[in-house]
Parts: sequence; structure tokens; C-alpha cells
Amino acid sequence: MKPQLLKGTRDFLPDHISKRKYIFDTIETVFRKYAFARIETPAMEALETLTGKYGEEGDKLLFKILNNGNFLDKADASALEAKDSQKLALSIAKRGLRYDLTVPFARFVVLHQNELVFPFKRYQIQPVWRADRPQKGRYQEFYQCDADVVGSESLLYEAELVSIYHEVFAKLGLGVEIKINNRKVLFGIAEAAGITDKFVDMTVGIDKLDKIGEEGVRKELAERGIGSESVDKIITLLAIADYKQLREHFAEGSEGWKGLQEIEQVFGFLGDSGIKDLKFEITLARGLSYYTGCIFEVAVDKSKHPNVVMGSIGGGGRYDNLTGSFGMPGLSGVGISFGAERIYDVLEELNLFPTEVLEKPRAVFMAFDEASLVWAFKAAQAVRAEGIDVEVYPDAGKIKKQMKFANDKGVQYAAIVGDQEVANKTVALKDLDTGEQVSLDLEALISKLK
RNA sequence: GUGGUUGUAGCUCAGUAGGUUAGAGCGCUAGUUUGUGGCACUAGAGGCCGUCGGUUCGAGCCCGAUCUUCCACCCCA
Repeated sequence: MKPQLLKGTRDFLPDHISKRKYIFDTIETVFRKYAFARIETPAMEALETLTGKYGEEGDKLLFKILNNGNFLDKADASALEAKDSQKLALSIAKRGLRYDLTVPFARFVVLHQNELVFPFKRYQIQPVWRADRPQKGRYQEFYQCDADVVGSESLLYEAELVSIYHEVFAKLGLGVEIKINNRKVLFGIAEAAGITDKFVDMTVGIDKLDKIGEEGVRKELAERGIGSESVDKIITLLAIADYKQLREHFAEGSEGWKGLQEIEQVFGFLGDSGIKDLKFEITLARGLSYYTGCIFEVAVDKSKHPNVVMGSIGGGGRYDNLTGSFGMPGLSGVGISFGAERIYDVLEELNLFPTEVLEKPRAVFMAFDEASLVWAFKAAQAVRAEGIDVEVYPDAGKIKKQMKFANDKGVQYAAIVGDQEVANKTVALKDLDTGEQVSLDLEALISKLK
């Protein structure tokens, strides 16, 4: 049997884990600062819980878990006969791996509604799975870091979430653009163009503006059956970068007008808070069909990091009725998600990880002979008792080999023990960076390594 | 899911028109140095050339399938 990694999955080596931990810790610290509480949910959910929440495309990307036992016994015979995989799946798989953290959270809220205090703020850092075709920055198993609030329609939360995005990326030293739009504004555009029936087609089309340009969008919209007059109207409205100007094109009290009100309120809360990376982006649409109000997306700021090629590294928005399908209508929520893997890839590419994130033991203890090894272990235990991380090389003997071990592991100090050290109850501490070596008793050793 | 691309030593990659024992750099092991890593020098180990099948006297090289990588579309973190 040849060892293999499944498509779109990765192993994490110790250094990789240290760097990921740095990202997770940074995000978590900010989440907690805004009073979000951590929860966890199972990797698998009832397939029923997951299907139909992410649109048709999303359903195709769900990993399904084959039922245990003699599943063929209960399989849909006609679907099997007709080779209808889609239909057959329902009868042989009742569970699936979660596709994101938001839908399981909605299920969680409904299930535990009597134990929660609303508005409920939770964060969750767990892996999700998608049967997507892998690419750079796109995996089949990846971690999401989500913060959501349910049980309030206040736009204060939109402002908080924007602040969280801002603070996390500032801490990570990564220049980003936080884009904000509102589904109601998009609906207003559809209304103004008289194509509310083609709302979804319109959003998919205009989302590509910066990628395929105005002509490309015109073509795309036409192909989706939107008349040329409507297309002209849409293009005209998209050209208005300032949301305050855009309001003149919407009737007072209309959906689009309300959407602009909401955006204005979010900017109002943030005021002079110094968040310069928030930008109204009228073409931002986002695919997930459950969003109803403000929507967010975070991308690497190309003006600060021109060579980075990476899709969005975060996204989110407001959903007015997520829990509705679980029998709890009228509960509004808003949330954001960080794409930890993509953030990792970008930080790595830009060399933005501080060197101290790599967690190394302070010293490796090594001995020339068996008797010295006993003293080396004893000394190491004394140092460990002070809360200092150290390693003891397990075999006495060739110091060259042991030094190389310490060097390869990236450890700064070698604590060497031989006859003389045992006799004097000292260790010879060598700094592998500078090459300097001193003889220290335990007390001096501890204060040096602390 | 559609189209394309990639796979040779632990890693990064050469491999000329199909022709004997498949190469390099880095890394690894040992020694030069029996109380000292990094640097240098010397020697050595390590490859069913992604997998399965086909064409051929003969395949790393040609053909097919499959898996994987990356790219575009779709969608997305």
C-alpha cells in the first residue's frame, strides 16, 4: 500500500501548525474582545439539514456519507436502475459533511433556543468540506473562522463585524480591502431596470465587472435574457461609486433606498474610527442565496501587495431568515467568515509571519556518556519545573550528532554535560547562534533560559 | 461538472530522434575532527521514471485509461 493524500487535503507539519495557530489566535483574540463565545458543532450533519441551503451548485459540492450496514437493501431501486445518482444518494446517505459553519449554526440556534441569551454572539473555528475541484488556495478540507450574531436587526453588529475584520488584518500586517454592499441595493437596481424576475442572473453577471469589464458584463447579462434597455440602466447605475449619489435613483422607501440607508448607518457607526479599508462596492454580490441585507467580502489590497493572486479571504453578510427552514422564522442574523488557509498562503507568500511564531524548545540537553545523561536529565527537569520548554537528547555519545540535531530543529541553546559538569554540578551552555559557551550552575541556567 | 496542464532520487528539476549500467544541485549518511552544530573537503547510500494496460525487437520518451498537481470556466474561503 502506497501512502497517499486525498485530493485537496494536506498534512500539517509542526512549523505549519505554529503559523496556523498564530492566525487562529489572532482571530480568536479579536472575536473575544467583541464578546463572542466559542461553540463547536459536529463534522457531520443530517444531509437534510445541508441540502437546499447553498443553491444547486452547492448541493453538488456536498460530501455525502454512505450509510452503514446493508445500505443497498434500502436503496431506491428505481433510482439505481435508472442510474440517477442524485436521487439514489438520498436513499443510501442520510448524513453529510458540513459545507460551512453558518447553516449548522442555524440548526444549533433552533435546537438550543431555550438555552441561549439573545442577541447571541458566537464564534466557531472548525474545518468544513467541499467536493470542489482543488486549485491554489482552494482545498476540499479547510478551516473557517466564523463570527455571527443572531437575534437582532441592529446595524451596530455590521459595524462591529467590519471592525473585527479591520483589527484582525491590521494585527496580521496584511493590507486589505473590506468591501460592503447590500442585497437590497442590488434588488433596487433590478427594480429600476424592471427585471426583478431576473434578480439572481443580474447579480451573477455584475459580480464579474472588475474581471471581465463593462463589455463582458453587457454580454453576460444579454445572454441571461436581460433586454438591452435594462442592461443600459444597470450599467449606468453601476458606474455610480458613491452610495449617497445612488440614492437619487431610488424611490424613497423602496428596497434599494432602504439598502442605502443601511449602508449609511454602518458608515455612521464607524464614523472617524480610522477604518479606511472599508469601501462601498456596488458590484459585490456574493453567491450564497440566504443573504438579505448587508454583504461583505475581504480581498488583499492590490495597491499594497501587487503581486498577490488570491481570491477573497473573507466574506459574510446578513440573513433575515436562516432559521426559518428549521421552523424558527423571523430571527435575523449577521456574520462574517475568515478563510484561514488563504490567509496562511498569503502571509507565507509575503513573508509576514513573525519569526517568533515558530514554537521551539529553548534548549537541547546532551551528554557524553550514560552517567552524564542522568545529570542532564536531572538538570532538564529542574529547568522544566520553572516552566521552560526543553528537550533531552535520548542517547549519550557523539556530541556532533546531538549538536546537529539541536541545530536542525532550530533550537537556540545546547546544554552540554560531561564528567566535568557532573562533578561541578553545572552544564556547559552553548548559544548556537553566536557560538559562545559558558559554564553555568542550575540557578544561573534557569535565569539564562527564562 | 467542462476544457487544458503536470507527475523522473527526500526536495527542485535535466533527460537530446524510442536503443546498453537514468543524471545534476540541494538534502541525507559516514569520515577529515574520540568534549562541540553551521563552513569546507572526501566518500557513500538512495529511482518498478504516478499507476494500470497497449504499440514496438526494445518505452522515462509513443498511444489509451486512471489517479494527482496546477490553470481557466463555474463557484467560492
